[in-house]
Amino acid sequence: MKTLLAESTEILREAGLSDPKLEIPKSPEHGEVSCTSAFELAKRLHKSPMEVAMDLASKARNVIDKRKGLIKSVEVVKPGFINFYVNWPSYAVKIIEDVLSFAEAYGASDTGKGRRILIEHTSVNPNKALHVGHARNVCLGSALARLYRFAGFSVIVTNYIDDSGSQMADIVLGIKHLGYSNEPPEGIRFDEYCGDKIYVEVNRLLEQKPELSERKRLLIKEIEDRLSEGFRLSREIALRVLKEQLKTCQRLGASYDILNRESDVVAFGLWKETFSKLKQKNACYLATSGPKAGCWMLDLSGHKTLSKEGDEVLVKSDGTTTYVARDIAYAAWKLGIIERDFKYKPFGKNRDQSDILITDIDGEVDFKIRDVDTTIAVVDIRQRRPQEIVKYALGLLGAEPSKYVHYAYEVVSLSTKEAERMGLDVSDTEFVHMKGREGIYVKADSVIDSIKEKVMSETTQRHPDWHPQKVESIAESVAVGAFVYALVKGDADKIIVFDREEALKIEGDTGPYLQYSYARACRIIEKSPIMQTKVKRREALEEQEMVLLREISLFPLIVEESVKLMLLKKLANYAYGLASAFNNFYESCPVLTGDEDTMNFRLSLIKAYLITMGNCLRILGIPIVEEM
RNA sequence: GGGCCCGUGGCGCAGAAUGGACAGCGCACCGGCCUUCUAAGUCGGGGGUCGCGGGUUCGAAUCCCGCCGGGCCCGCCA
Repeated sequence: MKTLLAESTEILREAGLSDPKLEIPKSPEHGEVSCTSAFELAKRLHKSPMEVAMDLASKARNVIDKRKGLIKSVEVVKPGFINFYVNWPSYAVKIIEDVLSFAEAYGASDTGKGRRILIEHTSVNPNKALHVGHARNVCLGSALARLYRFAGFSVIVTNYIDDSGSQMADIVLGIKHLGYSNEPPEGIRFDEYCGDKIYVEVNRLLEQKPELSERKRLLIKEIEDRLSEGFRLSREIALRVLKEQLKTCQRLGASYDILNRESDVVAFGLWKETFSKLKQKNACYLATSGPKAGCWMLDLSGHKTLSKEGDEVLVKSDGTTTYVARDIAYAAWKLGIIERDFKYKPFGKNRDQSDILITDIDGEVDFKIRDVDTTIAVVDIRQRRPQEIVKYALGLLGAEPSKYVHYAYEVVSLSTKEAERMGLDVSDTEFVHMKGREGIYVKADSVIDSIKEKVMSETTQRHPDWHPQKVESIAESVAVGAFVYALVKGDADKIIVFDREEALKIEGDTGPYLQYSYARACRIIEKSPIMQTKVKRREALEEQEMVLLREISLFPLIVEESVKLMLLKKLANYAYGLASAFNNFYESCPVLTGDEDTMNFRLSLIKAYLITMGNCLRILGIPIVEEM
């Protein structure tokens, strides 16, 4: 397709149009490439669009005859479209040869060559198991990382561990003072135990017994002291929870380079340096009167909208830092505008056996992230304001604010039905927001497990001869595929209303639809005789073959657009269209029963499809299965 | 009060960056297609004032203004 666009541009240039406006027609009857420049030109030339188009087309026709490229003809249609038609037999061979030669690199580019990008995602408080909203973050973030790598960027993935907040104090309070065991009951994961039981129950107690709040307040203070028992305990809990959380994340296909603990932002002096730089630049001041007396404030007066809401507290009157303050220091570190750095210890391994490091004051490992061009923070949309403050503060520190990108996405909430299933009283609302401390949420793993169970029974029915282990392993992949696709296919700006019944669907516009089309293609290849290496030319292509080829040829453009607009849904929607094109082809174009030439052509087309879909699925994080 | 987001057939969505050729898809509903490469598929049918009202334009779901409905954010919390 890129070749075609380039060729059309050249043709029109030679025909006298300096900057042709091209588009890819929605309907194939309008050709492969279409030019709409006649409409604009008509105005300037005081002619009708049709006249202009006719004129351009006849000039273009001469050029086409001379150059004998892939484009074979031009037609002018109705109001003034100039449509280009292609020599399909040659074009088909060109597309397939292209894909086969690039293979796993088909669609990849060097757009990001030499550019470093740091992506922060997941960042779930280390006191609970991931719910479906967190899963949305993980899926978007990790897909973004893979997409950028595919586009040639050097990508570092980090996960920000907020281990210094009041939500940690709740768990410590439970274990240290309220008699909760530090071992979960048999069969319950530690992150679930903390989040589902201790966190929820402690918060219920805090509601009922106000005297506990004082205890909690003291505990928060204690945890800030790195020599205290409270600190030690909170750190131990956070680590154990984190270990469990990352199992879920890895199940979703995520991997990480570094885990940055919020408490270490202060411990390593990142805040101290950032604070003095802010003072240097006169970006903050000490409030001496009013309700914020005694606090160090970030001066927001220069910001068009934030200034309306007053300045932001960085250091509280008791000398401790706010969350935003630590986030600013962390962001300043990301962009390399402060000198201080973390040290790390090994934490564990990713699925590909690469190392995951975690910040540690006693650590000896260095991990330099210097010269990052862009940082992307995948953080839900409710944090837009604090994220904007961070960005603005970076500007005050002399950094280029556009290098700090807040990748915002809407939350996942629960359908009324789902809420009712949880025993909540819901009336006249269409959805209910999840609330961790109230126990109103649905865990990611439990959803994947439910889908898996359903897929297992489906698979067993279809393949009674399969070994249970094989069924299980494929069901896992299909379940993850269904879940991941559901979270990345939609607009990030739209709330996902979660409903378990909906989530269990594996037909229609779902992840398994993509996986299924891939598996069917694999079956044909598997049953085929050894194919020739040279792509067989085919003179009369079926409509379904052209549609599939057209989709395949679009992939590099889709990747490019997805990168530019940071839109994963673009890629996900494309994948669906691609699968659909294949299924249509599959239905109407028999491969193994045809004559040899047809079979050879179609086999290479299927290979090209597998490569394209495979690349697509890998970026999205949908597991590839060769049979299902 | 200030700022941001969403509103497309019964339900869930795509199309919106760069305005174009009859507004697509899935679910649900009705009716076909497995002695032929996996029917988790496929074909056909019914079902739409693209929230409402203006404006710009040869042309608006898409751009601009206003309104309505729903959601989020505005803490010495994180």
